[in-house]
Amino acid sequence: MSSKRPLLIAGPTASGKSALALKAAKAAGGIIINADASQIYAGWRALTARPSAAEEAEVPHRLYGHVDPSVRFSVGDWLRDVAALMEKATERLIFVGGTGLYFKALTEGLVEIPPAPAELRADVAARLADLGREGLAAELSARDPATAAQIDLHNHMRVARALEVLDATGRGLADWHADTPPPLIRDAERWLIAPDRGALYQRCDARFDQMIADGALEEARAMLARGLDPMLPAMKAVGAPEFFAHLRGEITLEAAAEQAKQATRNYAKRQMTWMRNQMKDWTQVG
RNA sequence: GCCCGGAUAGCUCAGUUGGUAGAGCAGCGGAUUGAAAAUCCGCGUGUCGGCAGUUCAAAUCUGUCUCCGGGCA
Repeated sequence: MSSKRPLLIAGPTASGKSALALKAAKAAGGIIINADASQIYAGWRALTARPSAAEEAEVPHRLYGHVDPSVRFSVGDWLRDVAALMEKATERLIFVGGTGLYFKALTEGLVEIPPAPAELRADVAARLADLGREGLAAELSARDPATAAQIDLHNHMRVARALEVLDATGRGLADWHADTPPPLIRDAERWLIAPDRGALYQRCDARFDQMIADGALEEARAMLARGLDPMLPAMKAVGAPEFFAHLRGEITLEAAAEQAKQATRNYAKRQMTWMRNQMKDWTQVG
């Protein structure tokens, strides 16, 4: 187990996190651990702006591209992978990424909740399609008022999740959350990159063109050829749906690029909102 | 030159029989406990192209001018 104080680096997409992490690792040693939900998946490198193979070879990189895109990976899966890594690692740990929820689970803890079987999840999904969002929310309110009071009932993903947990374990989500254990990491150096909005948007646009030059479209072609469920998280990476639409002949590459850039900017804004409000005590760098 | 369409929020457009305007997207703010690069919530005063007229009242009717499409010459 590593005895050195970990370093956490967060920042919106295209802010230069990966380069900063690499620099920090080379300067003071350590292994870099991915905290970015899409870079987890194999098959996405250019599209998710994951470090190049050469960069990943310079310093140990972990939890990058280690999950097959057919897998519905989750924060819990990520945290378990992190826990396993921490047991063995003796080097300093450097976490980099833009997924706020991952950092939250890492530093605030997450309860172990037994996974809901696929059939059960499919059943909840069917009920959602059947009853609609309001209908499903009404079901949750009736069966688990404590959880219903805590979550946004307009958000069907949260409602569905709450119902899945209830069906799978017979226990409400709010009840489970009350048993959240201490976090994996309590003390750490925390760096937050908070770039100027306008400049970041410009970088997002420029970087997308670079992604295409780096082969993102080819990655999308290979991914599409696998015929996976489009609702899978790996298939929802920013830019992927747009490229898929182009590959299916629905829109031009120019239109796909334009839409993907827009989606990237929207995503960057959401990340900045999270970071500004949830990472107030982090040290601003860059 | 003539005829027909357009001209309304940053963009695309709605605006019933005249009662000073509203959607989507963008933008901005916010939420965020196993799909989180996901999902969801909130925020809409803009010379209704200009000018003149009819009317108690015009984005809405009339005239005229400007610009943009298309057609005829």
